[in-house]
Amino acid sequence: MKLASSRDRAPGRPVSRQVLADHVYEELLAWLMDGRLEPGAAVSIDGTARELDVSPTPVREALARLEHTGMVRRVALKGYRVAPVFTREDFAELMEARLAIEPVNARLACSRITPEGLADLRGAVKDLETAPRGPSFMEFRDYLEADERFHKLIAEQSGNQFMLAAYTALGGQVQRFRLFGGVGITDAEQAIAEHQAVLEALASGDPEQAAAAMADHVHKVRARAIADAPAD
Amino acid sequence: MKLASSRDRAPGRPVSRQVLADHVYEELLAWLMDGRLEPGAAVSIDGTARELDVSPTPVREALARLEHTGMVRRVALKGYRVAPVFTREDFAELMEARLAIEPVNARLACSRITPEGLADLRGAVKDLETAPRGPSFMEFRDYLEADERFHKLIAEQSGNQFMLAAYTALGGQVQRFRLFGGVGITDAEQAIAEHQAVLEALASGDPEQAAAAMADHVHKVRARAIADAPAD
DNA sequence: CATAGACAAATCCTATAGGAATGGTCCTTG
DNA sequence: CAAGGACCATTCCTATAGGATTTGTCTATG
Repeated sequence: MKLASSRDRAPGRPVSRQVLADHVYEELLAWLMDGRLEPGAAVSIDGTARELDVSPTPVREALARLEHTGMVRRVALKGYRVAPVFTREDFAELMEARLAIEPVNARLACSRITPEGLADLRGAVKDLETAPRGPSFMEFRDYLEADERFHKLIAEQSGNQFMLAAYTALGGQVQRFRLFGGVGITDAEQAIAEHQAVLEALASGDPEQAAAAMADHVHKVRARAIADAPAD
Repeated sequence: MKLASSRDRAPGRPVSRQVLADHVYEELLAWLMDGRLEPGAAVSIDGTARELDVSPTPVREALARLEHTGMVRRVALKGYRVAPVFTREDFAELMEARLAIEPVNARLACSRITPEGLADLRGAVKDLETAPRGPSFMEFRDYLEADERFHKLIAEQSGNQFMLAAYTALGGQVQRFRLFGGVGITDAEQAIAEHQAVLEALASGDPEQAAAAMADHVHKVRARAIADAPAD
């Protein structure tokens, strides 16, 4: 694979305000979300550099950033590995944390939401409805992306940079939730209905109702996942 | 300044499982917390490398990690700068986020706290009582360190890795709170009493009481800071 | 005097090279 | 056959060098 370097761009074109490390970061993130990098797999710095046809330096910088998201772990002098699969306990902890953070985001967002913000949320829900939901990951990738986007939009529109940071600290982990047991999407209809309920609560302008709708959604996601999860 | 390199260690000594980038990270963090790097100041990669007598490569990796904590910001092709000072709005947002997260941490920690954990917390409160509280930053550095340690211990003992991650996402920012207006420590007696109240609630074993004590503490910190803050 | 352009220094960004550590394999030895 | 040590390939880690970009200054011009 060959990433676009800032060196070989046409002289007249506007300067790409992105450096190679940013491209590498995005590419690795895509690999992680695509499942191309499986949990526990080693991520070689030199190997990735060869794969992407760049030098190890930007790869090293990109991995240093990824480490802080929890998607990869680093052991000094041994390299980076993709974070291991979720256990049942990990999942329970994640849902506990989401319950603490996301309803607050919904409440804050409700009192300052703009028509544009509502439109974005509606778009995310619409994408959720129309996204294909096949059995393999590539087939419900768009579904998960729309789901993640919905929740992130609410965090952004809370207007609180720290709540967004707190959500983001979970957000990278939320992606890994798909690995929990490897179950597919079996609850799409119910999840979509819950998202619509959150959306309507936000549109209604009642902060407490928005918080309650979000809490209800997270509660039900947890309950369904526990029911679906394979036994240990 | 000369950092200890893995190269010039005695052959017999146990291997230092830390690489240069880790030392640079710790050193930069100390600079930030010491106030040696002021908000808005540029952090030159090459300059820092010369200062620490290392090559720019580990400095680059350390800064990439620091960026994710919010302590420094990066602009492509322009370098890193220390994050700007807190505004009144930033502070209000931070307290809002702490109110969402820290009482939950206290509640979770309460139901699973160990005697060792309680002892650690008692130690932090004791350090808080005995720390000097002079007007300049160096003189109340230990006080702030003990304060931060108390809250971080509770986050750790929540037993929830994601709540800890969420708190940490704020934690780096909490340090910057000291820059808010540059006011010194004027509320030590009250703050210590509130910490003791949280400690006693945790020791009592009543999760809701622990959450309430923590919420009360954060509320009062906010109220006092707003009262102390200089006018815009 | 104000403004635009050119030059120079500092800095960032990437590539390359080599030392150092790790992990696995093979061989030797009890 | 099992256990321990040596060797080698792979990979990480750091230093160095040079191209690319930004920024400040200086000069010339309207």
